[in-house]
Amino acid sequence: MSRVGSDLSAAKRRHHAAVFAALADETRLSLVTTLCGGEPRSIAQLTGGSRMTRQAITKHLRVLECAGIVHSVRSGRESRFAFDPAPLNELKEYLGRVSAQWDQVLSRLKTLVES
Amino acid sequence: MSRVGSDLSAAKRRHHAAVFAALADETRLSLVTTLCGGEPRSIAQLTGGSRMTRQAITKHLRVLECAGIVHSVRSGRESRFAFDPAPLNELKEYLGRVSAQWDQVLSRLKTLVES
DNA sequence: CATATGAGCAACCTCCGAGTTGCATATTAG
DNA sequence: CTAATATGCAACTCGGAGGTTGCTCATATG
Repeated sequence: MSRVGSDLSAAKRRHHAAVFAALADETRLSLVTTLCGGEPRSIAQLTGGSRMTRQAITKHLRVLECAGIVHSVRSGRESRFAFDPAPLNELKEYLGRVSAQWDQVLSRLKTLVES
Repeated sequence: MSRVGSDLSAAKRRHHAAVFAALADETRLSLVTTLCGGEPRSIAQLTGGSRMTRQAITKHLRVLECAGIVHSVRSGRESRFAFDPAPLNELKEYLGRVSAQWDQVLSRLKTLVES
């Protein structure tokens, strides 16, 4: 593997790790589930039904926003958060590439055994 | 949403969050890339080419193993780690469901606008 | 047997993530 | 104007993740 290629894939790895980290929390997964299935919602709305503080939910929303999974629009005195599918689609593609590579390994192994 | 259904999905969320957390690290993503593209490798082999200690790599491998992404087989004095695609496929399906739900929301919105 | 190699275990340190509380600010409602 | 609502900001605690060092154990190898 070339030096440049290594650096590029390292940068991609860093980015993917960041998005994975944003999803590595039960509360944030719950927020994603809520937001991907409906209209944009305010922080107060998203806090309702949770046992956590509004500030805790706010922090989680900022983490999701930094990862690009969600974006917020200020509307009057409330800021509404909406889902953005792009980062999750990137992750899905990444997981697909990993699976595909593994399938190639398996098929090569099968060929070796059969030969 | 029923109480039981809520608990079930909460348990699934917990599990998904755990697997996401296992992928939320650059070093572990690198290990996954290495292992999904080749034969099982020993800890010493996986440590070579990294600036980290063997114990650090060992800890990362244990994290991946707890998430089911990797499994180890002791062979003589070395333990070989191999890739397991099942957990990543679960994540891929999960991300697919989220995207599908979002697409439904968009199409409903479009219908409303057109009507 | 003696030695080198691969790995496990435990203690320790540092830093960040998650959550809380308290207060300040802006906007809507009456 | 005044009060209530929605949010932002800062400081603090607490626990766990990531990493290291040092030692021990097991297994090849000469």
